[in-house]
Amino acid sequence: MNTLATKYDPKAVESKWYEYWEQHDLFKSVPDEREPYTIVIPPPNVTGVLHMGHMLNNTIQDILIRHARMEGKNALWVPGTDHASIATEAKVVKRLAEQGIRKRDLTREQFLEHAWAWTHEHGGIILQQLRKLGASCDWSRTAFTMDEKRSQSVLRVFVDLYDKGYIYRGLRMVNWDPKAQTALSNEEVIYHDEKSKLYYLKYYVNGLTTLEAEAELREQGNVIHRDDKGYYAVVATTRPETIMGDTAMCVNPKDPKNQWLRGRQVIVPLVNRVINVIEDHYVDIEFGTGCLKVTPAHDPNDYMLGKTHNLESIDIFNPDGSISTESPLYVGMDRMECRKVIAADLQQAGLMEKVEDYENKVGYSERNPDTAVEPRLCKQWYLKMKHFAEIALPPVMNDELKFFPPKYKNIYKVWMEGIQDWCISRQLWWGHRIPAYFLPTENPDDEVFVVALTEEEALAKARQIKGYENIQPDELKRDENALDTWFSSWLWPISLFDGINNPGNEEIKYYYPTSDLVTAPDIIFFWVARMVMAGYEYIGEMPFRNVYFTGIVRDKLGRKMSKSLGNSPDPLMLIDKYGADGVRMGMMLSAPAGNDILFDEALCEQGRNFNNKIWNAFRLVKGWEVADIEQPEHSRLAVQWFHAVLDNTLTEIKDLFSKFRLNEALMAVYRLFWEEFSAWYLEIVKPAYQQPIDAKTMDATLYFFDTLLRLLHPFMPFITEELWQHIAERNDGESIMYARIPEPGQPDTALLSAMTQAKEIVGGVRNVRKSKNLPNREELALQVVGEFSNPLAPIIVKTAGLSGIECVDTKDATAAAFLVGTTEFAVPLGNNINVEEEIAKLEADLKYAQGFLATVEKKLSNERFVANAPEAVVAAERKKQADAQSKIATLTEAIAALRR
RNA sequence: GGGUGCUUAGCUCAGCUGGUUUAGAGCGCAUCCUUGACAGGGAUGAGGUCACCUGUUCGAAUCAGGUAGCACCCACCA
Repeated sequence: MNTLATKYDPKAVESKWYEYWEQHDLFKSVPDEREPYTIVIPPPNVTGVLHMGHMLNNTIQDILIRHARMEGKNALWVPGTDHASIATEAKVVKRLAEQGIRKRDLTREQFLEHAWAWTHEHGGIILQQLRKLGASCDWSRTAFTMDEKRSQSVLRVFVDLYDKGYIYRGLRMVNWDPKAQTALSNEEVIYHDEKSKLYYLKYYVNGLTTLEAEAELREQGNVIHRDDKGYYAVVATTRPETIMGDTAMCVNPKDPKNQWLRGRQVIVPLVNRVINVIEDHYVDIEFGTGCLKVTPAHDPNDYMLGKTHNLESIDIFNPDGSISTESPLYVGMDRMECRKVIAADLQQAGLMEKVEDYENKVGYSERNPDTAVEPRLCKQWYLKMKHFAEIALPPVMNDELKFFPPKYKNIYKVWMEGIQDWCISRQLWWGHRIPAYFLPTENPDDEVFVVALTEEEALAKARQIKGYENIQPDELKRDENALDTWFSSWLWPISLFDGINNPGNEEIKYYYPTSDLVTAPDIIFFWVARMVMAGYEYIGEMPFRNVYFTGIVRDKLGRKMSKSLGNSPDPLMLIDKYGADGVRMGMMLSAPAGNDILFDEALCEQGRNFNNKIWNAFRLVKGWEVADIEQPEHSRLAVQWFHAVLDNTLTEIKDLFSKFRLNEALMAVYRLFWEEFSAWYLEIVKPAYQQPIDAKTMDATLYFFDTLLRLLHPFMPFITEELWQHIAERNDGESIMYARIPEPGQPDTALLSAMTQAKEIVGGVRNVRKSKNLPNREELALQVVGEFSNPLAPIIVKTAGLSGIECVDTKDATAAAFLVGTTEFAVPLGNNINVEEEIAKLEADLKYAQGFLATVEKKLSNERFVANAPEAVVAAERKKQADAQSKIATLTEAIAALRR
């Protein structure tokens, strides 16, 4: 009869429909009179490939977009990619190295040519992969953070912020990435606990052969070291390789252990440089020996000490982390190598007192995770952040701009309140080149520069500076540095609608503020916080109304997915295996809002199985022939009941969507389809084998199926589109994408509770059937002891396989009994009954009921409960008591009857 | 060193402002079911002293305080 395969095959279906959607421009949005619903994609790295984090993130965005579209909103999802300055440049450098080309041998222009070639070669692969997932982005708007419009926006904003006085150049200790050879922002440093060593080094006191009153000094608490070479101080350090940069030793003036060192000089081991012992309260008396070596060029704290005490600064590192010619020793050696070698040399020379195991935090470069960040003194461009924190904090705290889950509000607040200026310059070529132009000066340490959008403007500005009235274009030297990638990303919700270059244009007015932002929490500071800042600064309004933070995708053991662990499945392989709909569902089933998600491939299998269930339900319905026959009573009731269920679930789903509880919304639809629709509704209305169905029931069933497909579509776009074409009338170019999800009506709660009771009765009968090993096809009689009325009785008769329901005063002596509520039901079994078994079963029920009654009566016998609890609560307890008593009576009677 | 969040069936999680029969779901598990949508399926069922302690209350998984474990964020202690 059915020509359709018993298994759903997503492969052909998915590519067919994606093409159809694209061909008919169904993802496209232009401003109109409808309410807009906008999402801007967190732009993935242009040369990246899809990983599980993207899958999760983009599945969620697509669900939200499709849902909004089906609510009748003008839904726009803008796609794009990020130039990912440091990451992409690193990849290009690596590829060039493989070809034997060194970056430093290339000019900026040559390097950029290679970078663009790489971008064009690999760029956009990830956007193709998103299509496989079903992402309904308006591809005609695909943007790139370094395309013409976005670049213009970035430069304009830089110039504007400079003119407003927010951007400045500063000489600071920055976080330096020796591999990428660039400065980083604080946020780009990731700290890890590390097992390292604490080296205790001997710094001999210069020219001290005899210490006067040594005994007395010891008496006062001084810790004095001495060996055959003389007196020495002990300094504890984790970084012995920096001793070549030592220019002082520091003690706390209040430290009783080190009083004897005050005002003296010590000799740096191996280096033999004589340095002063300085005093500062900064030094922790408790740590190590209380003696601190001071290396102003290589530690932020030492830098501060150097400033206050006017110390010399010796920079012993080259930008790549090797030892520079400023050092008397180890020139050219890598810093990590040098640490090992110098430790051995110190040991050898008898200059090492001891070595201890130690655990400390070491900062690593976010983009070069194996490279420890080196503090380095250099001049960089900074953005003052105080003003931006002031405009971006309140709207989040007062929930104008909502975070889901809200726990991120606090994290956001703490960061904003302790905000530091943002280092925005990077010593990279791949990125937006800083629009600053330096003018020639007498002294190379002096800086005179102008900031301007174009060279012409720069020249004009330069000529207004006293002494440069006649400066020529070729005398202007543009800054070589690029901007931090996030300096372009923070404009994304604005720049996508060209709101910087073309303020107040129709698109920015219509689509901004965007509706929801879906992103991972690890970029809350990098990106989310800064977009809020830019939004208020440039549009005067929030960039998005809600931020939904996804969790981190982990494997089912809770480990982060990583290449080295090999626990990260390839998303495209998964799609190939389970279909995009199955994978989307697998992602969503494991993604409770805000928690990390433990991804298990078995969930994709569950998703695939669900597709199959939908497919086969469709096969069933499609196989029915409609005939001009009367609608059976059970079908009429089933239709009524399913309307009520639908109203109920629609309300629930609407609420869940508003709270971003998408996995619960999906579970609600899942159960609606599988339990209520397939297991109950279809089983009730299903005609007998090869019998036709009446038109009324068929129409209702198709309507229900249509509605269910609509509810499922945001989660599983492909299979729903495939089936919708058969279920609903439609013309070419139309799509379920634009079908409306119905507004929920008021559910008929009386009918719903009647069905709940009906299901329990049916369950009771089936239980009897199973325990007595009665065949499913054999019709059974059902007796009800006493009064019984349930409007859905015909449904009970059909689904329990009954010959009828009969009210009796006394049930058959040989019947298997069960209770639903306080009513006793019985299935007469003739000789089939095992009296002992029946009694045992009823006694178990009785015991439960008695236990329950005891708890209720305990409550009711508590005078204070009766006196203090609200009347309704007391009444409810009385009802429970009465019900339990009646149950006990029924059970006692039933057991007695069996015993007779 | 500070801060935030979490701890409920074997697993992953719901349980909103205390009272919805002595706590729910999905998966998994057990038992039974071969023709008639679907074994990627159907039916039935077993599984929990709500991390621990002490309070508040007539009443606590739910509120408060504390303990333990886990996770994350922040911080310049060598």
